[in-house]
Amino acid sequence: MSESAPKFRREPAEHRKEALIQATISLVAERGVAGATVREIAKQAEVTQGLIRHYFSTKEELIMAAFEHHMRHMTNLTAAPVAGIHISHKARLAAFVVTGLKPPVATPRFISLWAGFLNKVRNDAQMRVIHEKTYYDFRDRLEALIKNALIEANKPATPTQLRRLAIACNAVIDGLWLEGGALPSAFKPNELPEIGLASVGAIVGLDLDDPGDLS
Amino acid sequence: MSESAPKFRREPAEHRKEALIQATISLVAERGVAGATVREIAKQAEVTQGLIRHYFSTKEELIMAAFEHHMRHMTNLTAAPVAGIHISHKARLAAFVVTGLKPPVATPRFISLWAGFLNKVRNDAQMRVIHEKTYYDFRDRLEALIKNALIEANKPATPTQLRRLAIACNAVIDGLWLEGGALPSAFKPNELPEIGLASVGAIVGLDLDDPGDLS
DNA sequence: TCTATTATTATACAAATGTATAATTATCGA
DNA sequence: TCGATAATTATACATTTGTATAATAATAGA
Repeated sequence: MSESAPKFRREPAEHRKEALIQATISLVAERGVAGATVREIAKQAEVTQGLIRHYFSTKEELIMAAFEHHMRHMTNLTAAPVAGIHISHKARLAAFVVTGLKPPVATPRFISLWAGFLNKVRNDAQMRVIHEKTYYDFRDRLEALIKNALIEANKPATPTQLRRLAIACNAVIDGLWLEGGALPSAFKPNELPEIGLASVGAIVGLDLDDPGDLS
Repeated sequence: MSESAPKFRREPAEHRKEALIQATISLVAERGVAGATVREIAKQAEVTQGLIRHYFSTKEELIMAAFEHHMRHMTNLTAAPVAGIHISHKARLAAFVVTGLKPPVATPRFISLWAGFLNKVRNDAQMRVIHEKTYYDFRDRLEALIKNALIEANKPATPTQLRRLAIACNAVIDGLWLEGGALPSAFKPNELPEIGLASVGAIVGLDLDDPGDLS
């Protein structure tokens, strides 16, 4: 018995940061911002609380990192399925809408996370920057999809029109996402994606239910 | 100098409750849920902190009362302008949309409040009940407006269609409200109400920009 | 193998928070 | 005018919180 089990392991810095960020996200989602204390975060990440300060000089810094991480994750979840594959632009737009209104994006968990973080956006300039960036990124992607779908249908729109269509469609998606996540019991399965397709279709003037021409 | 100035005044219970609720709302709006501590609430309401427990047996009870109060207030703000007055049903629907997308409803303050409270909805059954009630109340009013406007235009819809239209229009309004309140700088003056009218109009199949027939 | 580095744990601390209880005092009715 | 009631203040207390510092030990490199 000359050798005793090591009391801890040194992990690569990025692993630990990632674990702490994931723990933070998990706690904000499940117990709200108030539940995300340094001690609970450390417990969830399976480290002692002192280690947090080794990687993040303050708790706010960790919260911000988690916010940024989650927002990027969410945009990727929605945008990824429509990138790369070779389908019509209309089908791309439809896929984008549907993806944002199904799990895992449209879930109580994501709503909680978003509401928890948003609460801090008001009083923190850096949080506001992240929020702003995420918003424009999402809306710009949507605008590009709409633009291409309209050109494809031989109904091109002016920049001003496109801007307004993107704002409106973004609102429909956000609103349905919110309703579904905040009160899941109020909707039937698949109802939200269906309503999303019909509404975005009505706004931009395309029939998104029609699968259309797959190239 | 036999008489000294009274050290405090006894107020009617409802006044004090109202003051405490208003103080809570104000703090949640401006400093987030974390800023709404019993001491700050008491200071804002100009009482000492012990008094809070005299009217609310726990802090959660006060928060809930504030949530309910604010939600009722918000629904009233949106619904009141369209009640009573004698205009066409289409104009009523249009007014409802516009009111929800202008100050004081569509403001950063209201978004902060809403996000702050929503954060507690996830883990508190009573908060969930209030949220649910408010949501259905708002959506039902909207559905009634849509129904009447469609009948008026000789385009009656089935209950299933109406339900979906109400969900979709509610989403547009909520989404635009959210976008505008969370990032006011991203929109031009009046842009949100205009987009709201155009989008809701496109979804239900009515031209809401047209003032229509005033009865 | 040994040493320096630093990741990690362990402990401490002051401030803030919700709640509880005791002490005052404004105010109403007799 | 005076005593009873309860609205209000004053004080206390145990917990929790974020942060800071000291102690330990895993691990890479010489």
